[in-house]
Formats: sequence, structure tokens, C-alpha cells
Amino acid sequence: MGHEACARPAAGRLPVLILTGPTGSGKSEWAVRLAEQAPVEIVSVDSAQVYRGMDIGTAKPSLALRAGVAHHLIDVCDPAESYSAGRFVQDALAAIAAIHARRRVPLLVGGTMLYLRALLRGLAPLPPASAELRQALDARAAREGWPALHAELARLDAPAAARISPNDGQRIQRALEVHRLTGERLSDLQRRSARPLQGFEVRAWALAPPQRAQLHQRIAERFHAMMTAGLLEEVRVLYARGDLTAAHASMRSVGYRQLWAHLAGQCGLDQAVEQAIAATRQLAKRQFTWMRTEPCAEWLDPQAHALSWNRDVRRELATLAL
RNA sequence: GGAGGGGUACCCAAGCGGUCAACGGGAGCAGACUGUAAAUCUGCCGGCUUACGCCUUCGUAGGUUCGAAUCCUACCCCCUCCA
Repeated sequence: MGHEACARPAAGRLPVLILTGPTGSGKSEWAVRLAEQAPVEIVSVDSAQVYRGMDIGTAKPSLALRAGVAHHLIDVCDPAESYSAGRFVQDALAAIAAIHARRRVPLLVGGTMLYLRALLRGLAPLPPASAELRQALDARAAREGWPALHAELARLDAPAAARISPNDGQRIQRALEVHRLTGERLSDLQRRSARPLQGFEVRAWALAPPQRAQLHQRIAERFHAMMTAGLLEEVRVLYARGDLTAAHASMRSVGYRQLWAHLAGQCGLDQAVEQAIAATRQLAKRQFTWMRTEPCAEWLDPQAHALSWNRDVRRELATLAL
């Protein structure tokens, strides 16, 4: 993905491998199998696996598995905090550097496409979120409605407002926040961004199950398996902590959000499960949309290419002098 | 057997003579996406069509009417209550 992935290697650049795909496409298994047979360490690109205590619902690799194969950027954040794309870029670059220092190859695996894009194309130098500001903006939006704040944004940063829907509270909020924090327009700041992976040789693959219906089937089965594995209990523990709310980024994750609503008495369990499965399908669909706009990843059919991919990558890695 | 209530597009559901291919919601499909992104938002959503438009729909079959998802008749199915 990104232009780097298209460029053919200049000799001597350090390799960075990327394996992405929609939820349930099997990328984690592929990655682990490769890492068991090659000098590869896995860097998770997953906005939910970063949270501690969210294991079953995020399909997090088990501790036993992680003891055998190095995984990075898992369990790095408490669910009461919010992780972010900016933090991910920092953390991922640090992990990549550390892996290279061990003369091994980083394999970035995950489906959080914004994180991947942030790493490949870079983020503008924007300030991090301000909880107080956001709270104030939320309060105003509750009174006046987001369209009113959108109108304000149109006065402060017309180009940004033009791109953002008057109903897109999240983006209106961020644009206003950035303006308030920096005195500059988001649309100006976004013109500047470095390319974090510029110096590396990047190879990217995307697992794309060709049959949507089959993926949907898998997604449903996987969620039911999570329930059997104790997902409801896991969410109940988080619910019982007392310091988390449905508004936390962590608790808005697929599966957690719906089961949280059930625990809060807002719907029956069957309904929550059904909604969680639908939300997972929708997530997978959005991931496809990202994948289609990133022309530089090579698409693979997970059924057809599992063995050949593994073999080809190992062969390629063997030629690298680390 | 008797008394009520109901059958609307993939699902739920409004409509109760024209302005109805039929309000809403869900699901689905497509798209956007720069520090919340497993988030947030946008468009499409009976069929054919780029569109104008045309065609087929509101349990089934008839009927009333210039005109019916909406009124009448018969029939089929579902639910509740009484027997």
C-alpha cells in the first residue's frame, strides 16, 4: 500500500512486510505460520488489540502463542485511555527499529486501515486530542446541533468544512479542536506530512476473500465461537470495573459495544449478538473499501494462496542480508 | 364452533380512496476517511433505465369507483380470547 510499496527496491534498504485484510480473512494465522518459519516478528496493526483485558472479542493471539512468536503493540493501553493513530505511528516505528536492530524482519499485520495509511503516508503535524475541549464541544453540540458547529467551522476553515458533512460530528469536532489548539486551519496543516516508511523496502499484501457470502458466514461462526469462549464474561468484567462507559473508544469496539448495551439492559442477548455480527460484517465491508483505494497491495485469495505466499515470502527473505 | 385483531417491499413497520413504488428503522451494496477509525459520515436500496420514463407490487380471487395498499364480497393463513 502507498507509493513505497510500488517502488522497486533500492539495494540495501531494510524490509518491512505488511499483511492486511478484512476481519476474519485469516491474516493472523498466516502471519504466525510465517513467523514460526522465518526470522520475522509481528507488529499488530489493530486499534482494539492494543487494549488490555480485551482478548476474546479482539481475537487477540493467546499468551502461549505470543510466547513463541514475538508480537508487538498488543496490550499496550488500558481501556480507559484512548489509543490513537498518532500513537500507533510512533509505537510502530519504534517496534520496527527494534526488530531491525535484532536483525529480524518486521511483519505488520492487521486491519485498522487508518493506522496503516498513517504509517505509509504519514500524518500531518497535528495536536493530540484534548479531552476538555471535546467535552465542551460535545456540550455545545447537544444544545445547538452539529450543523451549527459546522457553520462555525465554515467561517474558520472553509476548505475543511466543505469536505465534512454537517452531520459528521466527529470530524467537525476534530477540525474545531485543531483550530483552537493551534490557531491554524486543519486544511492547511494537512498539507504537510512526512512519510514514515520512506527509507524502507515495503512489501504489502491484502487477503481478500473473493466470496462475500462466505466471509459473512465465517464472521458469524467466529462471533458465536467467541461467545462460547466467554466473551460475555469478558465484557462483564470490564463493565463491572465502574470506570468505563459506553463512550470510551475501547468500548465502542465491535462486539464490546453491543454486549455492553445488553449488560446495560438496553437489549436482549440474542439481539446483541445479532447486532454484533452485523457490525462485524460492516467493518469488513469498510475495510474492503480502504483496500480498493490502496492499489499497491497485492491481493491474495486466502483459500488459494496460503501455501504459496508463505513459501514465496520465505524465499525472498532468504536472499536478504540482514 | 363463536368473538375480536392482523396479513405491506429482504426483515420490522407506517399508511387507511388520488399528491404511493408506498413515511421510518434494520439489513444489504457503494463511497468518504490525517491523533475516537472495530470510529464517524455520505449515497443507493421493487425491476428495467445514465436520465426522462416505463413495467410489476401492499395474503388470494373478484367487485365498487374516473381512480384502491386504502371501500365491499368470498376464500386462504396467522394471533388473542370465549367455548
